[in-house]
Amino acid sequence: MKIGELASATATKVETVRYYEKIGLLPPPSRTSANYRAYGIEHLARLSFIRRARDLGFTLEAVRELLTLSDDKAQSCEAVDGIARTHLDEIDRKIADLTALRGELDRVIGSCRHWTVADCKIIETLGPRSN
Amino acid sequence: MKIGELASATATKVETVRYYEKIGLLPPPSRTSANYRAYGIEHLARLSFIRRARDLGFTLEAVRELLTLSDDKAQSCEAVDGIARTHLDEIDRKIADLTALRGELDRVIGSCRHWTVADCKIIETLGPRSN
DNA sequence: CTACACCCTGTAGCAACTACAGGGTCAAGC
DNA sequence: GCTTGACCCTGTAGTTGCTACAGGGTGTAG
Repeated sequence: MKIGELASATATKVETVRYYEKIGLLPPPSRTSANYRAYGIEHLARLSFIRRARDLGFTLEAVRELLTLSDDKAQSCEAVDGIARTHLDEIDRKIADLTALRGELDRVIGSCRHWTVADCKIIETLGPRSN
Repeated sequence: MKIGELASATATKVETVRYYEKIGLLPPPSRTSANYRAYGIEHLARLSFIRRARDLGFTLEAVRELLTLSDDKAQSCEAVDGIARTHLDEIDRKIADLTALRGELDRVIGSCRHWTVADCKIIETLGPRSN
């Protein structure tokens, strides 16, 4: 498999595949005589793993840990569970933050009566506090 | 006002203040004889504006537009409203994405029975699809 | 007079890619 | 046999929004 095929099979850009190799997430494949990367199914599996973990919002560092853990089949999966739960907590925090933000922004927008900038409540809210 | 005072008055790091100046968000202040930046209240107002907009999640590019708009007091605030609403939509989209993600991750974690990595459902979910 | 806190410039680093520039390779079609 | 075009290679610089030095200068309190 050439890099373009691997990339399209995993909905990844070619540059990203090379990037994953550079940072050591994807092992360097063998090369053809023309120095093209030649991938096998094990690369496809690994890249699929990476992409799915990324889609679930894991950082590359977390993906790296998950990959290491997944290579040791006999180990308890407690650590895996831990990484996933930590990530879930982080997502919950982000959702909470964004929801609070949304509320505030909504309030700010709602206060605007669409006149001139001089009496725009949005600008006013952002401007220096009156207290 | 020296840069440290301005920074602490707006809960900003000194480096960030200098960064805002470098990218043209904050006008360069006058200097003391020792080449220290000397800020006035107009800088305090502008930096407060920037910080509050950032706290509401606006990008620096949006902040730049808002600042430009807020300088033209006679203008209709339609454009301001537009930027804010676009941003609100973006936040809504992010919340929706994160919520969907959260659901999927929760499902993945829930399926784990905490045995070994070999039969860990989390790893399995990330691994190559069986279809 | 000597610490120490503060200020200056300029550069490099973070995440996670993305986008070139400036080449080489290969298969199809004329 | 030669060109066209799609693909591949390496290496570097850009993105966002800061943050963290390195290597200096300044100002003030004890």
